[in-house]
Amino acid sequence: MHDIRAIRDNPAAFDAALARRGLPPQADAILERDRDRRAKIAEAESEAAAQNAAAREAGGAKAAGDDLEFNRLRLLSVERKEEAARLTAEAGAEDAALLDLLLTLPNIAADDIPDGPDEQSNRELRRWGTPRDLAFDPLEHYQIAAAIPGLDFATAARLSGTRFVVLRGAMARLHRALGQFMLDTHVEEHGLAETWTPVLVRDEAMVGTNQLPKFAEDSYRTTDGWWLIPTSEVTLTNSVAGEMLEEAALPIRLTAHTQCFRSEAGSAGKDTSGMLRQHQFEKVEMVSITTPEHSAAEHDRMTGCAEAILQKLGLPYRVMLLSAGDMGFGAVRTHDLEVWLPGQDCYREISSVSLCGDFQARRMNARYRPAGAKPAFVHTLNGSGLAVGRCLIAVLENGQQADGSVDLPEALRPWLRGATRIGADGLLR
RNA sequence: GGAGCGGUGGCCGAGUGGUCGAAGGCGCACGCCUGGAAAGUGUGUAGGCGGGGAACCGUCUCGAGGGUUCGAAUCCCUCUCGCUCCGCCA
Repeated sequence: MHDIRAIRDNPAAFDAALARRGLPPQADAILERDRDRRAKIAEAESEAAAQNAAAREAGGAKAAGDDLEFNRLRLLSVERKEEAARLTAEAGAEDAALLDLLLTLPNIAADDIPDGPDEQSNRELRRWGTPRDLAFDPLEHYQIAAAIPGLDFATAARLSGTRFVVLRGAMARLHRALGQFMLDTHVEEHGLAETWTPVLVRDEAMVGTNQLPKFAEDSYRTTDGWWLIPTSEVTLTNSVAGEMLEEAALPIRLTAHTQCFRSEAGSAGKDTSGMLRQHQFEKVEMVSITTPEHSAAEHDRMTGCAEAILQKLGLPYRVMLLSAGDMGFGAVRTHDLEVWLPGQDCYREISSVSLCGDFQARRMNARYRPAGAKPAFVHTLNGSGLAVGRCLIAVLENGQQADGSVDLPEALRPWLRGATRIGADGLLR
């Protein structure tokens, strides 16, 4: 959420920032609303002041035993109170209307973000690894002999419908190994604090990390009113909601391995084959809570943590700096990690690491106390480290052999009881 | 699901109708003391919103919302969250 004062101070800059996001100017409308709101507040407050004064004087008259004066002032106070209550309600409505509007506006892209409306304008920052030079036509993951017995889309469809999968045998085991490997690596090598969280949350949490109010249709809601988290960014980041943190406690670095649930409302017909895009998937998430001074460096650090996973797995990837138009709603700057998928002959997103500045902290009211200064909003960052299902796909496609078997990354051996490959029969070896 | 008890500032904790945004303690900041530190000691120290260059002023906030009252942290109602016991249960 934006600081209304920043918009007041420089409305033109605000509109220019919105334009980079592909949005029409809104500063005029916002500031008009802000003016109405402030006028109404001033009115309500002066009426409240008058009422308070009358009440005080009435109390004084009563204490002095002047019943006549007490009665006069008492009635005056009652009168004032009704008017004050009416004005206060109006001011509250103005306040709420402005808040509703501000909650639907995206964050502002950092200056160094490339302009552009979509992914065409993303900038490649670097590549790591070289795609294998294959002597055969690579298959997509669900076509590989070693994977086929373990990817049961038919049963999943019977249970739940499209965009679900049942994993069996080696696929289930490999999937579990990948999640554990990622979590252990972040905890033991990157110093993130292992966390386990609910996957059902209240409205407030979804507002804090900007799923609500604008993107309600992307998530699922239970009949009890809980939301299923689309990512543990929601629970990890909101774990500091409403807090006043000590500066010495920062940065807070968290990681969690959770189920994620997404309606994929806007992706009908996209990625319908295989398990690239599912309603329910696993992700190991990273979240950092930092001070404004350290957040930019933290962003690079977090990107590095995600890259380390791909490097350990030997999966070629590239790092993209997203353009202003392609970034998520809450981001100031986003790095996407795209892993090479030989079966699709392209790089596909496997991680997204975003710096959100104080955008979410304002929504959550998450602050810290800089030494000897007034409280300030923290900066929040989140990143996938990584999407487990997509990583499974990448391991399968990059490790596939001409005979239908799959060679597995060396790094996974400790989580696979020493297995190094999956035979064309679908069994771990 | 039933019963009971709670929610006060960065933290702990007093406060049952008036000058209470709130005693005391801790923490923190600054000063004194010290060669330096600790200890000791003095002073200060909630946040949001609105106005103001600032000093400061106003207003709101003692879980949330409503009510009673001239006046509510304090009384009443509703909700919410937490804790304890019982029941059920992976």
